[in-house]
Amino acid sequence: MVEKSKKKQAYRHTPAFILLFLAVEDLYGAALLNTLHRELPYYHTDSAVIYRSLQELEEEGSVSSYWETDSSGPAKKWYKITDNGLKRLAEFKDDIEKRMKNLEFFLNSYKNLSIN
Amino acid sequence: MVEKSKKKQAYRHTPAFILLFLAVEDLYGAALLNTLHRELPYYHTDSAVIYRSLQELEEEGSVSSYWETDSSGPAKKWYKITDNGLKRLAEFKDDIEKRMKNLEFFLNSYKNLSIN
DNA sequence: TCATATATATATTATAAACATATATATGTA
DNA sequence: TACATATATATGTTTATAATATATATATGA
Repeated sequence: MVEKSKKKQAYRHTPAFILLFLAVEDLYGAALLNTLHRELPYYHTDSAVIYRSLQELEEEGSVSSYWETDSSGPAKKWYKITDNGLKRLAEFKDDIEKRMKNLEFFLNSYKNLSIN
Repeated sequence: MVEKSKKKQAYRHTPAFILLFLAVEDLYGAALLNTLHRELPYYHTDSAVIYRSLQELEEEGSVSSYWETDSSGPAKKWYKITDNGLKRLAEFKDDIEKRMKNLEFFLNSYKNLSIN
């Protein structure tokens, strides 16, 4: 059988959530991690994923960064979303809507199983 | 900062969808693939993932299998969900509900962004 | 001075899926 | 009979994403 051509889907959308929060306000890595933990208690991520994702987003031009060195403690690297980042965010939104449909299908089907 | 202990989450839930369809009726690999394509047009998967997932599910005891050799064409390996598979399916359901909450949060937040 | 909190970063491993290909059985047809 | 085609199962390799572990550095307060 000839299988249809497929377009890859993102899995866990870490960069999608990063861009979402950066669309509201500039944040630095550690603050972003706190925000993720506060707003998404079920989304288990850690600092390594955040910092690496931020680097990748900067390489592709979806975010820009600037250092804050005059505050107390170690320097903070603040990130700002770019126009390209807003486009990426919209693409993630489309992907997430599709994913939602699949998961809704699962939950509806599960609910209707005769085993319950 | 001390990061909370985390419990891993599944990503794309291929085995969850396999178990869901097997909870309705016995299926063989190729039929399962057709069902996935028909019911979940946005879920791009391929035969390799299906056959490999079925093997893993059988190894862990979530499904059992039997051959049908008397029909036309190549032999079909039918799969049947086990009691253990039903338990796994319930666990996937809990995981998927959590995932849905995260994606709902994303879509709600995106809708409320001032950029729109 | 030394523990602690904060912040960024990277190396390594594990997990999940995608991509490519191989093997085999029937059926229709040239 | 030979050969193309559809169907079905299977596996080797690569890519994508996240998890785990650890390293480095800056302040602050006891």
